[in-house]
Order: sequence, then C-alpha cells, then structure tokens
Amino acid sequence: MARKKEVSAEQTQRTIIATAERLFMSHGYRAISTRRIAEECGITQPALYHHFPNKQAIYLEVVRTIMVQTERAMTDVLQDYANSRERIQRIAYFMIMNHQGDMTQMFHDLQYEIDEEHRQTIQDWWMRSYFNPVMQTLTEGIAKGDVMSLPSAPPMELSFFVLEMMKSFLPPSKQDYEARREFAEKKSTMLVDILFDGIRKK
Amino acid sequence: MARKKEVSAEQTQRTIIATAERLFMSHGYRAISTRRIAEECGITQPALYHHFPNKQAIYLEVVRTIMVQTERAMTDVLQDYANSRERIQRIAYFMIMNHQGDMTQMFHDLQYEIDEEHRQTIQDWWMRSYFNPVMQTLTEGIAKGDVMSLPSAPPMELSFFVLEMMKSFLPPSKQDYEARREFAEKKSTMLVDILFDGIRKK
DNA sequence: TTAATAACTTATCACTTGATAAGTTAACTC
DNA sequence: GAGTTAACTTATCAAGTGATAAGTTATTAA
Repeated sequence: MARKKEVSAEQTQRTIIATAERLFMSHGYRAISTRRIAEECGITQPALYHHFPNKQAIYLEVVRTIMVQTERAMTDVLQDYANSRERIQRIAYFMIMNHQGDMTQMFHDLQYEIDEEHRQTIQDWWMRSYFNPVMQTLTEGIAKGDVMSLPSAPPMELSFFVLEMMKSFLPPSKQDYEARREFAEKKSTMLVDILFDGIRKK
Repeated sequence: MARKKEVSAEQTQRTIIATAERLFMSHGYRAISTRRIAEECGITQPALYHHFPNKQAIYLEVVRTIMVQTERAMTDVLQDYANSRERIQRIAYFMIMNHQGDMTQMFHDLQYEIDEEHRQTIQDWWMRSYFNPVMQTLTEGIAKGDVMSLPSAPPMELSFFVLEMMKSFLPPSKQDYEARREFAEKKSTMLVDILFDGIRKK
C-alpha cells in the first residue's frame, strides 16, 4: 500500500465522479474532454487513467452513482407516502432538486455514445430506479381507484410520459438551495395539478 | 455563370441541408463531422465550404428551414381549427409527424454549441413558430371558457409545458409514413386526453 | 533501512477535427 | 474559341482528442 496522507485515492475518485457528473450532465459526453475533467479536478489528464480504464468508464460510473442515489430516494418516497398524487409529486420534487441539466442529454449519450453491452445494463438500472417506482405508483393508484385508466394511455406508456414530464422541469443548471427548493415545490405542484386534473374547464 | 447541367448548386445545397438535418437532429451538432455530412451527400468535405462559410452556418440553415416549415404549418392549424383541444392535438400531430429525434438535442446544441449572436435570432424564430401558436391557443381557450386557468400553471408556463409534452412524444428516428401516421395519431390523442382531462378518477 | 507500490507527472502517440490553399473541369458569356 | 467563373477535387494544416509509456515521489510493509 501507499500514500494515505494528503488526499486518498478514494477522495480523488469521488472528486473525479462529482466533477464529471457536473460537466457531462450539462454539456454531454462528447463535449467534455478528459483534459477538461482533469483540469477541474486539479490533476493531469493521464492521472484519470490511473483510476479509470477509459473515458466511458468514468461516464458509466457517473450514471451508476446517479441511479443508485435515485433508487434509494424512490424507495423512501413509496414508503413514506401512500397517496398516488403525493407520491408522484414527491418523485418529481426529488428529480428537480437532485438532477441538473436535462437528463435527455444523458439518454442521448447512452444511446449514441455508449457501447451496446453497457447500454443494456444501464437500461436495467434505469427501469429499477426510475421507471418501476412510477409504474408501481400508477398501477396501485388504478387498483385503489385513485387513478383513472385512460384507453389512450395504458399504465406503461403513461409511466414513460410522467417521467418525461418530470424531465422537462429540470432546471438548466444548479442554483443555490433555497431558489431550487422553491422552484421544485412550484413545478412539482404544477405537474400533479395538470396530470391529475387536466386543464379543461368543467 | 457556370454549370447548369448535372446537379445545380441549389440542388446540392438542398441535399446538404436535408442530410445535415437528418444527421444533426438525431446525433447532435458535435457528433456529426463535416466529413460525414459530405460523404452522405456524395461530395468531398471541402466542397461544403463552397456553399457554406462554416459548420455552424450549415446547422443554422437546418434550424431555419425547420422553423419556417413549422410556422407555416402552425398558421394552417390555427386557421383550420377553432377548438382548443383540437388545435393542440393537430399541433402535436404535426410535430410528431415532421420532427425526428429529440428536439431537446437541438435546444441543447443551440445553447451550448452555437454563438450567442445567432442564439438570440433563433430564439425569436422559435417564439414565432412554436411558442406563440400554443400560447395563443391556450389564452384564447381561457377567454372562451374552453380551458381552465390553473393557479399553479399560468398561461406562459403552461405553454412551455405543453411544448415539452409534445417534444417527449417525438419518435427516435424516421419510420415509414403509415407507421408514423398511426403513431402520431395515437400519441396526439393521448396527449390531449391527459392534458385536458387528467388521470384522476372522478 | 529497504523494497514495493500507489498515485501521480511529463512526454508523446495516432487519429480526428474544422478549415484553407491551390489545382481542375465544365458551362456560360462575349 | 478565348476568357471567366461556379462547382468542385486533392493535399494539407494546426488544434484538439483519447490513450499509453516511462519516469518520479511519497508512503508503508518487511
């Protein structure tokens, strides 16, 4: 073993992932060079290759970190709230609070810049952490009589749609906590108001 | 003057724009090289620079073409339909039928890859061709009593949201006409069903 | 104290990128 | 038919890319 003082390898890796997340998620995979990541971490570019085998591995670790964090949060929401509307709102709130940039960028990168083999793995993670909680909320809502089963929108397609609605509310970049909190509160309310009641005058 | 036979310069330029649209809109600005565009047009890379000053100019012309086409279609919709719900559905139908990939990619490129000066121009185009028709439809709907004015979703924010809903339905790539038509019909119905009536059981 | 090794750095690779310079050819004007 | 020019091509550039090789230094186990 070696070098425990100064900054540990673990600390450096955390810095790399945090920096890479910020850069990749706002600018996209291709737009961010390994030199840029290294520079903003305060290390040289080849040092990245001591911690990760290649650029793609850094990206995958970023995505994995996000997914793990999300799955934990989703589990909490489903445990803490029983009402469908409240669950959807809390999920939206979490995503707006914790996800920067557009996640659409991430999905695009996953589809076009990442190898087939890893793509499948990540899609499985995504199903577990994002899709299933929403799907479960909606199907349970239908079963309980909270939620209407629209002929034009079967549960699965509805779930995808709800996630798309959430993605569309993500702020372009990270602001300070208080501004973000207020924004997330407002937008998550707007989302469930429209989603559950619609805009037609009754 | 010179060279009228074979393929005209105008024809070549149209080919370049059509090819660039297909490539840029599905893969993104950065992911598409000028060599790739040229190759798929059947010309050499420097030939592009005979028709356009640089890569960005090609991209801007692609975007302009899309916007012009959209503005025309939107005008038709507002002329042909008076009912708010029908208008929104026809707008959604047009977008799903005519826009490939995710437009979000386009917005990302405009924000991160295009010069400030052009960004403003394009934003103005976008307001005219996309935003205004939706905004007009919703405000008129509120005035007529078709549409409810939600406290959590003022008309402007609602309009942005509706456009985001539409964007989320865009198919990943172009299929054959009939499959696309069916898809667009289904998704535009789903959109207005959710948007106007919501999913809450009454 | 010494040998091993983690955690780096400097130097450099092959390759792709957008862009330019200079030459070529076909069509049109006169 | 000579000259001009539009519409290209071939050859090449400098800058930036991901990745590797080889050297350096500090820490730790023995």
